[in-house]
Amino acid sequence: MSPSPDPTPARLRAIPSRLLAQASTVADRLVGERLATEGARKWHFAALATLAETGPASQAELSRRTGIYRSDMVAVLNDLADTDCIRRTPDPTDRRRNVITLTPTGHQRLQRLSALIAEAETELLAPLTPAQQSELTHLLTLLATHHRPTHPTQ
Amino acid sequence: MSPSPDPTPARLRAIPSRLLAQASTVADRLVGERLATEGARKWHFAALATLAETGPASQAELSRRTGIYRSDMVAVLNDLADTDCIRRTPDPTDRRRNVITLTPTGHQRLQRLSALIAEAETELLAPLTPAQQSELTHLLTLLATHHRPTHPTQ
DNA sequence: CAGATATCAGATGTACTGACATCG
DNA sequence: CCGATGTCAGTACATCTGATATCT
Repeated sequence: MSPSPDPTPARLRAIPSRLLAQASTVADRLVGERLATEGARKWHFAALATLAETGPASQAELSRRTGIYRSDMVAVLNDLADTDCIRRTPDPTDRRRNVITLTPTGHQRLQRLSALIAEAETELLAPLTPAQQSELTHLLTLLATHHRPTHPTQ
Repeated sequence: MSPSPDPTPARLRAIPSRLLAQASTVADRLVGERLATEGARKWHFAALATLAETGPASQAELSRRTGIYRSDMVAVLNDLADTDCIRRTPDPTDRRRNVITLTPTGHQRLQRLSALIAEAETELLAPLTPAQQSELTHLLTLLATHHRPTHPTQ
């Protein structure tokens, strides 16, 4: 059985924006399927990882650091609070803010989600040699740093 | 004025699936904004380009070649037919099928959209050297060919 | 007063599913 | 009967846009 040929015309196949969309879709699926086994989404992981790395922060801070919109961050933090992964406490120095802190439960959950993400990334990059994997990461980083996310006022 | 630092934590920033999503979003924006000046979307371009390269085809064929779902292809072809870019004629050898053919108008439109896409790709890849650009395309192609799009029955 | 914060309500768009009549 | 085709209706999800009350 010959592995059915790619029906996509050559000129379409070579377009970088299409390749990026395709790779991104695959990556999202691999990550999403694994996180779903724990009832989590990538934003939950992003918020937990950010809290673990840069410490307690306000919701607006978390929003900037993760890239998720302020308005959507609310629901993510609601989920994480419901499962006792984070705590929302009012900031005594600025009564507009909540200070979000990672609980021990949240830290454990982060460990599990990290493992799932790592699995997904491994499967995603499996077709590449280790050298190619870091080269790809490098090139994508160059693109990401030069094209700044059009972060409006939100 | 120092160009405000990236607020994203390092560990998050290095995750390939996140980098892919970010790059893909940027690329989609660059392409989408330009196509919008002609009232077009990327699927219109994909359908036109496929017709130009592989000749007349049924809607299901186009669907497979472009990656767009059968159900969504209908609207795309409606748009293209309304602007006289394609023609739908019944296939005499198989009365289920429509044969989609590119009109001269459609060919001209493809030329314009191609130029817009090329502009967008140039801007997208501007941060990379020519060698890096082809390397990136190569690596993404490897990912795309090994992770086959989970094309269910549709 | 301008600006930031947390929150909520909803618009938009895209990927995707399911069903249906028609036909091979 | 099974499977493909063109079409339509509708779901699920993510991105994104206000607007509002509260606070600096």
